[in-house]
This record gives sequence, structure tokens and C-alpha cells, in this order.
Amino acid sequence: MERELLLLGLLRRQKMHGYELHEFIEQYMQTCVDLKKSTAYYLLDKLAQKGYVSQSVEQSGNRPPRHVYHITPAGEARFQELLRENLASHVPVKFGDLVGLAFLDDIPAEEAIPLLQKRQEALARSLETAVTVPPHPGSLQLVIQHQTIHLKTEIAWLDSVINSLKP
Amino acid sequence: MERELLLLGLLRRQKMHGYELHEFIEQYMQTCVDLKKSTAYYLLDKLAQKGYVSQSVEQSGNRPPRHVYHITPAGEARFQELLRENLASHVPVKFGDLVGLAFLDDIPAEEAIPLLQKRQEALARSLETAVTVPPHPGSLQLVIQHQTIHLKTEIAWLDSVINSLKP
DNA sequence: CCCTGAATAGTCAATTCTGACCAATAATTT
DNA sequence: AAATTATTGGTCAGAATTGACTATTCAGGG
Repeated sequence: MERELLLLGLLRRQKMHGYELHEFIEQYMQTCVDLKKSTAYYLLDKLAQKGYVSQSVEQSGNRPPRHVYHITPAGEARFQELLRENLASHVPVKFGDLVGLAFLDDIPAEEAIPLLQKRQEALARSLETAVTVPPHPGSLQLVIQHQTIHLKTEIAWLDSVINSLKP
Repeated sequence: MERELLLLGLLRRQKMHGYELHEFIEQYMQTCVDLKKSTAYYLLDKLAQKGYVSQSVEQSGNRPPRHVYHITPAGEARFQELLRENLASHVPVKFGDLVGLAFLDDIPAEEAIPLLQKRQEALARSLETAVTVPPHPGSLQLVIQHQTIHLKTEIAWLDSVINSLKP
């Protein structure tokens, strides 16, 4: 559902073709959604079927024709609805990459510590990336800020876990 | 991949049937994975095909026979491998429920503020739930602790967002 | 003892998602 | 200017996921 909101929200600002949408999301929003190219097309198709977006074919230069998507009035209404719904609710995030921690006591501490340190390095790299993302239009910036805060929290927490493992 | 780790890790402690596994996960691990019943069976089947678990049929009382899954030596090896891999790496979490925030400036602040307050209440309820989860065996406790910390971070962050919106 | 509702155990069709592939154009090298 | 590589734009078969449904057993009330 969030993905619909996202697509509608972007198309609302300007009509785009599928590839363009996917590019934008990759560039600016990789921190909060993971939307493969083929999924984007799939969703766009569904939105079209429901009448929230309309397609038109456009030709630029002599490149092969592209499907350009516009938001419709129904789509705009849907966007408003979804946005409010989304802002007012919270779907607990699943920290899937954490399941290993549940089995931490199944390997000796000497072995666990360096592994967790590797994890911290990976975390640090993610933080680096988050901070480096190109500057954002409007409140997209909030999303990066959020990601940053959570990564820092995560690093600090891991620190405490590692320490609790030490002799 | 995490789900495989999870299933193997649980079967490692004791053989179980599908329903039992699903129950356990719902009860103790809803904070880090979301694994529907049918998905659990699907994965179990795949693990069996790969030779990581073996099935046997068991009859208790005159209830209908159940498929009980045991971990195999190959499964144990796979578990050890996956666990180390998981501990050492970090896959950035996607905060999907956040996409709305990227469009925050598309609605007037007077309207946004109460919506975000609702979100905070939902967050507070999640926190309540996390704290209330039945006491855990072993390092499963860590996972709850983690969830708690992140929820608190989230609530504080939202506070700051709301304040930045106020007159 | 019969009935109702909850718990147990699982299947399956339909939906959703993705990796792998294709094909055209533009850019770069040789 | 031919060959090679990168970019653009997209399709599609197959994998993953889920909601809705079935069927049995058990517990408790009347």
C-alpha cells in the first residue's frame, strides 16, 4: 500500500515513465523502500487498471516510444486518502537481519565478537551512504534524517551487545 | 535467507511440526519477522528438498497425523554457516511505513499534526506490546530489547518532527 | 449427551514480486 | 567508421507469499 502512495505521490508532482520513476526511487528513496523495476511496472499497471493513473505513449527523438503515466483525479483523491492513512498509522518494521542475534548464545563469545564488529562496520558504511545521498527536494529530507538516526541507534546498541559479551 | 536461519535455528533446539513452529514465531518473534503460516510450510518444504530437514509422520492420540520436521546434519552445517553470515552483515531495513513523511509538505501543518499524533499513539501501543511479550529463553531477549530501543527512538524523532511543524 | 465455539493442522488458488533476459539508442574507443 | 560498452526502457516466466478455506479434535455449557 505504501508503494501505491509513493508512486501516486511522485506522479502527482509530474508525469513520468516507468523507468524514470524507478530511477528516482533508487536515487532518493532507497532508504525507505525497495522497489524493483519490474515491480514498479507491475504496480503502475495495477494503478492504471484501477483508474488512478492513465497511460499515454510518447515519442522523443527517434527513440522507441515510452509509456508515460499521469495521475488522474481519482488518483489524486486516492493519494490524499492514502497519505492521511499512512501518516496516522504505524506498521511495526521487521528487523529481519536481526534473527541471528536470537541465536547469539549458540556460538562462543570469542567467535561472536569479531562477527558483530564486522556488522558494525557494515552499519557504518550504511550510515556513510545515507549521509551521502544527493540533497532532497522538500520533506524527502526527513526520510534521510530518520534513517540516520536509526542507524546511529543501531550502532550504539550493538556496542552494548558486544560489551556484554566481553570477559 | 533469514527465515531459513530462523527455522533451522528453532528446529535445532527441538523437532517440531509446522503449526508449532509458526506458533512459536508468532509468540516470541513477531518483532523481527513476519512469517505467515502458509509461508512457513512452503519454506519447510524447500528446506526438506534441499536436505536440511527431514520429515516424519507422527500420531499423538487419535488426532490426525502430523508432519514433524527434524534438522539433519547438513541442516546443522547450513545453520552454522547462515548464522555467521547473518551476524557479520547488515541489510538496511526499509521503513516502508515512512513514505508518507516524504509527502508531509503536501498537506497543511494543522492537518498533519493530529495525524502524526495518532501515529505516535500507535507507536506507543507497539512499545507496550513489545514490553509485554512473554519472557524469553536465551538471547531471544536481545531481540525484544532491540525493538524497544528502536521504538523509543522513533517516538522521540516524531516528537521533533511534530514540533518543527508547530507555529 | 449434544451443540457451539475455539484450537489444531494444514492445503491451495490467486496474487505479488523478482531475476534474467531482450532490444534499441547513445557514447566511447580504436 | 566499425566495434564495444553503457544507458534507456521494458517484458516475462518462474519464485515467493498470502488470504481464504477445509477438516478434525477438544472444552465447556445446557
